[in-house]
Amino acid sequence: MTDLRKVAGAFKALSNPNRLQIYLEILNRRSKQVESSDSGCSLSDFMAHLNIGAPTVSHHIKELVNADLITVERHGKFMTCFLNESMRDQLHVFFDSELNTLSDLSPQGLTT
Amino acid sequence: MTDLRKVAGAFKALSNPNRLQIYLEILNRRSKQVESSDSGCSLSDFMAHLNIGAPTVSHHIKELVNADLITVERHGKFMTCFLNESMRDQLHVFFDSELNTLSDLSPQGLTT
DNA sequence: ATGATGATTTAACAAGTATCGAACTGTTAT
DNA sequence: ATAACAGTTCGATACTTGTTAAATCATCAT
Repeated sequence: MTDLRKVAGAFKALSNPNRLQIYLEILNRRSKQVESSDSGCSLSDFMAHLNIGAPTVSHHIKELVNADLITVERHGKFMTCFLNESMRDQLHVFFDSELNTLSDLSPQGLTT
Repeated sequence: MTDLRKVAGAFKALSNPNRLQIYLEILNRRSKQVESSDSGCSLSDFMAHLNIGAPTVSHHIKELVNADLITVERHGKFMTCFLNESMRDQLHVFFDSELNTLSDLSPQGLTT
């Protein structure tokens, strides 16, 4: 019972290259509870890979959170981003080849 | 070997509610070679469901084509839109829960 | 040929977006 | 308490986008 507005919002969030890259870095590091050398999921980690300033990264993270694609935890000075697996599942279902009808997707469609 | 720029472009195309709806109508009618009463996949068919003018619909269709999400055939006065199943598959793979690493996605990432 | 109809192009505009620098908040370390 | 650091908020600005009305193109029927 996927909500179409939510799906559209997720696509909007992922349509920006920098935001997509942030999403992919979070995806890339999920369920790897490694305390190791490689970069983590804080704002400064993303900034290091992305030729844009901290305010912009902060803004992008907020948009990913608003689109329910990720969640954020604050731990002292730092933040950590986590993937929202349930949203990822919904998007996976959206592109399932079995899925054939609008009604499979949502009871109310895109109505505001 | 999914190309990230292509994926980002597809998300951009699907991020607009009206465009998403057009995509869904095309999806909804694929492999239903019904000559029946229900609406088809021409510009005017979409327009009938969408409170926007023909120029806008035309523009949206062009964007869906540019994003490789659909294809278009002209038959006399009319056009017909078809789903690009291969692109749909790529997007399905993108959200596959098995997919864990950036390198699974693309060899070159988002580099312009 | 003429008219009607489906679709496209063009120019314009309002609204939204990505980005930045500067100022600010909060936390850790000295 | 003060400095340093991670992140946020605020304006401002350049750019993109969704939409429209008007004009145009293309095809079919008469």
